[in-house]
Amino acid sequence: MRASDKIVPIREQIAEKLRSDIISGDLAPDTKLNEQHLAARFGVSRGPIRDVLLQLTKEGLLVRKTNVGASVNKTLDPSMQQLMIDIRRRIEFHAARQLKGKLTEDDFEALEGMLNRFKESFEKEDYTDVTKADIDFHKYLVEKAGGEELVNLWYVVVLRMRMNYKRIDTPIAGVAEHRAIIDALRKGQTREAVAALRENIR
Amino acid sequence: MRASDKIVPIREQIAEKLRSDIISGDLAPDTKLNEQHLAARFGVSRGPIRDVLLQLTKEGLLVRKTNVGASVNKTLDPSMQQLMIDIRRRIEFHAARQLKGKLTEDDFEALEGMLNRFKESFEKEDYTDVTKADIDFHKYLVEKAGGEELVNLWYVVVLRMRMNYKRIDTPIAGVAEHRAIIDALRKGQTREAVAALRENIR
DNA sequence: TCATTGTAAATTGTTAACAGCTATTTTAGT
DNA sequence: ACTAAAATAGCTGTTAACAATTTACAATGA
Repeated sequence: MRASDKIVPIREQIAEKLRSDIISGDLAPDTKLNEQHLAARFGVSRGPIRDVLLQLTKEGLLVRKTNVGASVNKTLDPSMQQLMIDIRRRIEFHAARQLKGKLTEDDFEALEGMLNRFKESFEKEDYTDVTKADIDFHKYLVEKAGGEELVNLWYVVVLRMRMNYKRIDTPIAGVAEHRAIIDALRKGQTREAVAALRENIR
Repeated sequence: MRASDKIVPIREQIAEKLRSDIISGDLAPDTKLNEQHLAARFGVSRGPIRDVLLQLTKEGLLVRKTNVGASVNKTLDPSMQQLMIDIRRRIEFHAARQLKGKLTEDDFEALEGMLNRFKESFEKEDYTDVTKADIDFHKYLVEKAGGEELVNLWYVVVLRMRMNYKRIDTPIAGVAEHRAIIDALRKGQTREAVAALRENIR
């Protein structure tokens, strides 16, 4: 089975679209999400929609009140934001340490590809895709180190952090920072990789 | 509305029962959870059951494969376990710092009550309830400091950690450790509270 | 005028039937 | 006896109808 043959459940596609809308700010905090409207919009029944709303609630992007419904969560206050940054760093530092000597040439090729996508999207001023490429880059490392389990935990933290940033906030410096991360990992320099990650995660 | 009047959705009661079964080891890793059987057991249809399975999957207690079903997740390997401990400490240290000077006499009374329940359950050798009292104690602090949002993140980490322990692993030393946490918080000694928490979380 | 009660519309929660997929078993062929 | 294709049983995914709850609004009375 080729990677391109991987089928993505409808539910996951809808979740991805809604996550993107929330992170990008198209759906502002306190926006109410109506199950019927969403069902009509995506051409499915309310069942899968409810699944998605439950998932995004667990991810912290939505809040749900019984018999009332789901709405977009508020942004984090500064002290919570700092805690999220701290936790995200812990996870990615852990990943960097675990990955020492474990990355193949294929892995580095994939990382280079995502860095290129980051740079190109930035030049095209497609900041939504910049954010996605950025997240994909880090996600790749976390996935490689801790599998789906660790990604799930990490993802909650990242998404919640991202809600606090305007999309245009992703700086061009990210290219050089990601470059430094790749180079350190390639040389097996764990300390340098961790330092580069600390720079990049803020 | 009094606190005792709070109604708990069926879905949440079922989730609580299953979480307890998994943490206690009654449901071993790789045990398959059949939706129809669960629906029959709890006297509801498959709808709410699916909600619960989705939630527990997001919490990391279950793993789901599309068109196949949900089964109990494996325990964490040592390196992941250490990361979880690390993250849990970060969250609870954060809580202790935030709570300095914020706790009322009612709060301390509630904490004392949970500590008593911990001790009494231990004497009765009801280790399932010991675990619950332990979790409730810490949960109270996290909730007070960071609200439902922080509890959700924290809970994932705690539940996953707990899967790695046999229920009888909770030591009697926990009583003294919790005592130290309460005392430090009462005196507003943040450093001591953090130290006591570090002792207790392992 | 304001508060309260009653009613209707809208929305979420739940159920049961049906569709589609997976995995096991049966069957046919060598 | 062994392999592979095909039928089958069991389960999950999806749907649409129904039930229960909330919310908004209008009617009522002090």
